[in-house]
Amino acid sequence: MNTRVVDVLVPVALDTAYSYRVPAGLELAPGDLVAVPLGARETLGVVWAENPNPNPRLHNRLKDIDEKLDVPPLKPELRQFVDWVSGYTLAARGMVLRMALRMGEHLGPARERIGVRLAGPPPQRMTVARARVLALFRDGLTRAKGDAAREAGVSAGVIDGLIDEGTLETLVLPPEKVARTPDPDFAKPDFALGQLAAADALRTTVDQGGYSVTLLDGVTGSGKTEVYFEAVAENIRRGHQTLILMPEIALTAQFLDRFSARFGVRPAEWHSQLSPRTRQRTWGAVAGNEVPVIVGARSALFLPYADLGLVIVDEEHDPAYKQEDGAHYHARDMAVVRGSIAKFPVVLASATPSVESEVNARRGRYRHLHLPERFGGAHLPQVEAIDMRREGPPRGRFIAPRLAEAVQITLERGEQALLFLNRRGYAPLTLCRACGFRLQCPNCDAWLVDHRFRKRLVCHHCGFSMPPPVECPNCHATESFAAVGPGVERLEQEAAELFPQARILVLSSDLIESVERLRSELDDVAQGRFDLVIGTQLVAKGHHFPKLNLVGIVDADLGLGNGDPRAAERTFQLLHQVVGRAGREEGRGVGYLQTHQPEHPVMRALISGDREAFYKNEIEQRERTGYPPFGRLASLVISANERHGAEAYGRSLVSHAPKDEQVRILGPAEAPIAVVRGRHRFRILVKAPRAFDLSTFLRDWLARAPKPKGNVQLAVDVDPMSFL
DNA sequence: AGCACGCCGACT
DNA sequence: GTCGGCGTGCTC
Repeated sequence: MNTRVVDVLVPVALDTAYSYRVPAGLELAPGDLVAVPLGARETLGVVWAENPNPNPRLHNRLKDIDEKLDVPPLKPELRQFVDWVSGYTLAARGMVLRMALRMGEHLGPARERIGVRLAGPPPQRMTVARARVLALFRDGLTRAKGDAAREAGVSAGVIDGLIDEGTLETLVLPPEKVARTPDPDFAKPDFALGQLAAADALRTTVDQGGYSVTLLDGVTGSGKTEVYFEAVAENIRRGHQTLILMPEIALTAQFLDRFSARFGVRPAEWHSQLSPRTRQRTWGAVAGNEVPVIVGARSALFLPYADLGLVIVDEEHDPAYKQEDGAHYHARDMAVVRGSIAKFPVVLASATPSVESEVNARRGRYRHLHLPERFGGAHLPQVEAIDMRREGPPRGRFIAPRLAEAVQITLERGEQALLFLNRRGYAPLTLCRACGFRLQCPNCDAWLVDHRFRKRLVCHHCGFSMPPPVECPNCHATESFAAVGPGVERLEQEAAELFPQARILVLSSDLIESVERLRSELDDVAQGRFDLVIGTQLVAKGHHFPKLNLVGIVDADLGLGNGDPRAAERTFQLLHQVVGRAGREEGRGVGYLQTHQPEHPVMRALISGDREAFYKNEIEQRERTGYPPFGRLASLVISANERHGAEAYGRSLVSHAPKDEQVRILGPAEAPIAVVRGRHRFRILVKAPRAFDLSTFLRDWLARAPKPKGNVQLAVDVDPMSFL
């Protein structure tokens, strides 16, 4: 009799599923999680397909499946999603599966929670502590042991004593629920007219079900979140699961509060900082349909939902959605794919949609919902340019007189001001005045950034740091170093001199000790305990500061000049978001842009408040140059320990490229940051028309080209977002 | 991704 | 003489 054989995909860097024999008596179906032997070890795997005629070359080398795991099987839609993502991004299928199985595999059984409750007569010897415990338990409730001790204000020993006496008894508590069920009708919001229409439209979309993509487009303060909460509420009523994707989950405490204000409970969370135990429980609860709503970072897209019915992508334009290490994928795009595979609606929300989504909406591929106004009568800030060529600050200073004056007036009125500079540290470059030597990272092609708070010079690419040297390593001059350019720390120094009476707070990711600390600092700002905030892009995220009325962008040109095709879009989105921090409640806010190019389309759009002008110009330009979304890009980054090795492999790759009229292959060219962590990098850029199947082209190409050897590595990025 | 195998340098 | 560095290749 023939033994049954199935193909099992294992979460390792393999693209093909391996065949295993099914032992007699083992019930198996595609999607089941199994333990299989792989080489010298045993690993987790997923039955991917039935294999009626296994490869004869493997005849007697087939191994048996060890066991089937007691976990819900992966649904066909998730398996199809894994195949699709792998096919599109060229990441090994096993590595994509790995993302779906990141659930704390190798943990023992969960620790039992022990509860106690009243069971017998009072103890022989009564004490004050024991009396307190008895008083607590008079209600007849069962409590976790630790909770009981804490609530009664006694030590755990007192509880144990009462258990020994037979007054209390122990029992095993059911594991704590990952999430309670949100109440879709807990707190219905009061909507203005424009919001009501959008909320209704979303409710209908969810009610009808099926695949659709909606771009929900509304400026900061327009009540976007509350509007898409109505879609979530409808999806809860219909009994399906909802995923709300966030760009950076660790910083969204305010969002979780808003969620519980609307739905009465906190949602479940999914992000990289979960403890292994929580991760495992959440994974299981999502698969077991016990989690109605989950708020997660991009990796939450790969969870094994029992019944996913809606995905919201909040701040869909945010670059953090692009995963750049390991598998390269864009969570917003993959959310749309997941929706189309499993046939449910996807909502993309943003105040400054990505050009990709904007074009899709304009061409009718996505539905477009507009929330044009600020809620509660607040106005968008008025934005002015400060032309640094004409009215810049004196040498060595970075705040122009007109901005300083505006800040001064704001502070005198008892309002808050924000100075935005997207640069950490004190100064981005330190050079020797005597010989011109620049302090550079030994591992990277980058300057060392002076961090004075930490008293170190730091490389922002590899993390290298050193104390500031006493003398110039080149000419041995002492006290010859000059800081060039500003970082937020230097800005603070200048602000402290200009506004000696102001209470100043610097917010920068490298100064953050913990999420709680950041949260309390943001709260301090909201409560008015600081007058002037100086921050990096950390302050751009959705925190609400009611007394903030002035925003000064210290270097509006910072993100523009680097040759990145998305530089204009990113700068517009970031600056729009930052300027939008001003004046959300009382009076009209003001924004100042310090720029050397006030005529630049990005600056003009920000100043006139004309978003449309920006999109029109940017879309025209992309269309003319064939950049996304009017053409497709892929980047191949080659890295090696020696420059020559990287370049030689790059050339060899290009020489093996298939001939295709529609494809342009540029490079290999040295990457803009040529050396990172001691690795020399070259880049090949592939350009193709919009409808071209770039993934297949790349796969054919790599199949016929030589494999990278030795320390040479190749990373493929389809639809790259970063060009460094 | 892991893990073993294999081939060259400093140590119990 | 062995321990261990990490380059190479394989895993049904």
